[in-house]
Amino acid sequence: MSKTTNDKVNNASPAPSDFIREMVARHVTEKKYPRIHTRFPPEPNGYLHIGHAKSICLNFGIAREFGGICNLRMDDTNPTKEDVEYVDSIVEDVNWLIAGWADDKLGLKPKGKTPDTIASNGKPDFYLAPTVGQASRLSPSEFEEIGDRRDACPTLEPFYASDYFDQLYEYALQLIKKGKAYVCDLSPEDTDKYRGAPDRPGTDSPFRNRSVEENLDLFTRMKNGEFPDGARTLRSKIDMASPNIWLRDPLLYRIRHAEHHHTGNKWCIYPMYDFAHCLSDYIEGITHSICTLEFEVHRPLYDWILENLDLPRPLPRQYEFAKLIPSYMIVSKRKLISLVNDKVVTGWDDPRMPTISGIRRRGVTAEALRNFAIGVGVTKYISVTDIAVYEHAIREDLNKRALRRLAVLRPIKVVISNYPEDKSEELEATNNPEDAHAGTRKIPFSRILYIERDDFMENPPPKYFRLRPGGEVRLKYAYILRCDEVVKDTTGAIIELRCTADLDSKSGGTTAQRKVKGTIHWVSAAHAVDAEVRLYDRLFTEAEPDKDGRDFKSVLNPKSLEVVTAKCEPSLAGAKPELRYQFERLGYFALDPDSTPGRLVLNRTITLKDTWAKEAKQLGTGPYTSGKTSRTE
RNA sequence: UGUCCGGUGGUGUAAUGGUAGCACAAGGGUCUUUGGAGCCCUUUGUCAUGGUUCGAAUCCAUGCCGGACAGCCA
Repeated sequence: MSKTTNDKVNNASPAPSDFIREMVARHVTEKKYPRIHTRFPPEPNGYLHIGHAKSICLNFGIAREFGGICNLRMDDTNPTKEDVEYVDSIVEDVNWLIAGWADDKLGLKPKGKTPDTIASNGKPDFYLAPTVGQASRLSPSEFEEIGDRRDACPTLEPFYASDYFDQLYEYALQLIKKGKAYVCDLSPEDTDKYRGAPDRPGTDSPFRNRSVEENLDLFTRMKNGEFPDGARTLRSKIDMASPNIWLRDPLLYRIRHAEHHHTGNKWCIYPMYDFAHCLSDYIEGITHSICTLEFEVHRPLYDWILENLDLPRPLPRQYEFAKLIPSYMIVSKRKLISLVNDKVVTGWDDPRMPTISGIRRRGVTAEALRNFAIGVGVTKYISVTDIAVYEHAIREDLNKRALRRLAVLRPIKVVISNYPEDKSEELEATNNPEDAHAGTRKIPFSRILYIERDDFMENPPPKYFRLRPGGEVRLKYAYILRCDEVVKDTTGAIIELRCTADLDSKSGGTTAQRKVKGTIHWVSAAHAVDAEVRLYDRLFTEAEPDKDGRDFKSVLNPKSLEVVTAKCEPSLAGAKPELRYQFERLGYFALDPDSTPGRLVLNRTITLKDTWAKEAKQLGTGPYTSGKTSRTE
């Protein structure tokens, strides 16, 4: 969150290079367009996820690298699936992700503004200019606290494809007048039959050769609401025998008597994606329309519509790349929505969700997410990205910024027999060894402590460097401790450890230099602050949850969330939502919005790398969960 | 059996006719008052077969394998 960190990522990282950027660079050299203009066009029918993060970083990244603009646009042409809740979340998530990085490239528009009509040879030509860089009034940390930035910019809003319904209707009329579109009365079932199959040509619709006048009349009446849903469609007239199915007279408009979240009840006909998207791009002056691979076969249609409208300005072109698929995650809106609806998770922003809001709540910073989304590269090869790459990006980022704190997740009581009962002292501790400017703090020490249950074993395996009967460990920032006696209850469970401290061994003491193999964390019992700590782990136990059509819910990780009451050093009582914490030897943690002044709730973003867990696994010495991970592998 | 798009270590990604590199992962070492971080080292790759060329991951051909496309979804 520091300026230096941002600068490093913004300026010191080599500019990404990929086949799309190479193309854009060529176009810049050729001066093909007055400026580079991309767009991020989600449909507001779900929350943005990590796959969208890649698309956002690509589109906004290109804008910032080539001095361009990236419009945020709601691709909202299907009223039955969309909702303002999703619009709001999309705006919030995009703003969070690009804050301090590319928010000065964000193209928005004045609220309520629709395209201007530009006279051109008697034919309609429409253009809607962006307002740029107005959303960057909040710093990333301010943004984390405030959230929805629409409130901060009351006069601006994203672009909406639905704002172009008037213009799209005009364009449809043009196509009809040119004999390139017709109203078809075929039922949905018959439309399917007439379309043929990938290896079998389709057949012409019996309504294909209606007169222009009849088409105009019927289309007007469709618009006026004279026909029920599904009764008629407007179709382009291309080629029912085309080897490309998307050129077999694809539908342009369908009838839907439904209220739209943005246009209300003004329309009962709605444009299809293929018709709306290319023309929305054109209206906004988009130069590079970047989408995922599944739209590759639609590109000839994208071009056909634009080219058959004889548009006067330079046409946008579509480029496709392979979407991001991280292992141990699912990135399908349909499947994510079902996790929410089935209450497998607590909501779209459940910290286990691969949604941007879930990732944010988990404690991952925007910078870390961007570094990952950019680092995976851009190709046309469909692949699964190892989640380890994502986790590495998170650790790399958090290691630099997290404040170190001592906290005990699963406490066991330790009594230091030779430490006076009424004594306590303040020990100095480093806030962040990676950042000298982070300073130090004081931690109270006293006779009764808590240490981690996993940091003591009665009969430890080889290479166990922690506390054992008769053995010694270093208490971080404090004394060397020896375990004298193990106190158990009637069931044999360990309830307390009686220990002796080497009272000359703390920093600066005469025996401070003594070498002890292990160092463990601790918290003074009398001074400890309780916190609810939510230990999150991967949501799935399989790298590809939906591989080969498997039910992804059959491979849910039963241990994806464990809640414990942790004992924390007192300074954690003042934990701040915009800061990140490392509980030493355990992992990275962030304050959850569920926290209240009297009740701390922290989320484990990710564990530290745990070489002991790996070692124990190799030793085959049983389930020595280090307390750092509950991962099922 | 149609059209389009792809195949580089375990994974992801560079090399754009000229020494196959980087990152993650894995393994080893070093350091350490975090078994964290850092530092050092190592293993593993051009789908196949032909062709063009002084020289091919790159160009050509054929084959093999994978993916997308038959919503009035986007």
